[in-house]
Amino acid sequence: MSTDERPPASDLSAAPTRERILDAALAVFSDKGFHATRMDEIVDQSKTSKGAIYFHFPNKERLFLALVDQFADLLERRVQDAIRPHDAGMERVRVAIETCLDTFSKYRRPAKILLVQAVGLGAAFEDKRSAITDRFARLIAIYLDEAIRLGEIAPVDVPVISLAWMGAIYALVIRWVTTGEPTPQQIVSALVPALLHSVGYEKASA
Amino acid sequence: MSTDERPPASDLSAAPTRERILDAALAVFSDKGFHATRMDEIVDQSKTSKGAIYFHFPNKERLFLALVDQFADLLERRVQDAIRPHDAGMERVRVAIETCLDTFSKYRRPAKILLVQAVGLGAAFEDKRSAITDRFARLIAIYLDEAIRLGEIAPVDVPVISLAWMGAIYALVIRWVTTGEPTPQQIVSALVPALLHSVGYEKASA
DNA sequence: ACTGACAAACCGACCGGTCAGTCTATTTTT
DNA sequence: AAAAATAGACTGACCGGTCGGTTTGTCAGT
Repeated sequence: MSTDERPPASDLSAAPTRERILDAALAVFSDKGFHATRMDEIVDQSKTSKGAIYFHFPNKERLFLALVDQFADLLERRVQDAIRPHDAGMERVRVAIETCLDTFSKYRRPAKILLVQAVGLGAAFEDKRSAITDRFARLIAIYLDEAIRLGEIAPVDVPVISLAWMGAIYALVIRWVTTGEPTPQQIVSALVPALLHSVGYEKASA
Repeated sequence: MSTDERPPASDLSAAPTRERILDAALAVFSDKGFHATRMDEIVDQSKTSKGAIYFHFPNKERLFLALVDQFADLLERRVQDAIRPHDAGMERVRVAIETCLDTFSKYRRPAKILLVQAVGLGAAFEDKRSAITDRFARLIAIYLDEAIRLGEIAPVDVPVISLAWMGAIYALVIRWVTTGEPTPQQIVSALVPALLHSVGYEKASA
């Protein structure tokens, strides 16, 4: 009530504590991985304190997962938004892949956390990770099924193909995130046609 | 020198200590991952002792890497052996993929260590991992290049494609290793044709 | 009697997490 | 409107369990 105004103040250094923590955690976790990251490093980098972190997050694991969730939500939102204006079928499949790659390339560090640092951390993490991968695999599966129904492509083993696609995308992104080597540009122009070809869709690229 | 004879004695329980240690380490590491594995668990499982382990391996990391190396060597050997009798070109590509999948399916736990538990452990491990992946990606790349030269398929971005294939294979194997869900049978019959199609090779399966 | 192969008790650095307390903002009391 | 009380956000010294790794000891084989 009264004159309540809150401009979100989206700058870097004078941000609200919670943001600063997430920001620092993103940097350190993505760089060193979960286990090699010391909470004290996040304290230093965020210019806050141990207490502040444990005030906002119950423990190290949850802080890490908060980052994963944050990015997964962003990714899903972007893909959904990008797909909406397009017609059902292979066009949507193509847009989904491209948006996925585009998002990874625009959010390098979150991508690294999701694709690299969150692997092999045990059941709790793996569940979340596979849930995220599944969401996208299933998203692709839906439109792939649609394309089959529309006769744009011949029937294929959709669950296997969609998972394979995720794997292919991940592998390239991981490589890029780690070494910077095949540019997102290159990846898209080589991978998208290949994926579409893999299910017998011939209208690929220029 | 002298009468040196070493029958490998490949049974389970009364095996030489070093084997027992590797065996136990394989079981525990593949199940719990690197960090969650306690050296004492390996001691128990192997029915040896802390001293025995540190007599044969300098530290936890090296013990883990010994398992990775062991499997990487096995994998490479099997693929090379399988390829040899076949003609150059796409036939070799196909055999390489099939052998790779077959080996993963026959060595579930080593596969899990290589593909899951060795990820996100920092530079030292990641180097080894990417080196192994690269060996196979390059192996595929060689025969893919050959197939292009022979005119069996049209030119493609070979480094990207071979990495994408590895990613696709890995993703499926990881899923199977983790959940047991798409059977190796299913994987091969759906994935191999898809991969071959992805580069425009039309002679796929029956 | 010496060495290699192993057993197992022991050590101590490390690091997530805690907690008593401070500082500022807001509300309540007088 | 000043003082007092309450609450929320944050600080940082400190604790204590854990777990790789070390050390000392044993014993068979030569």
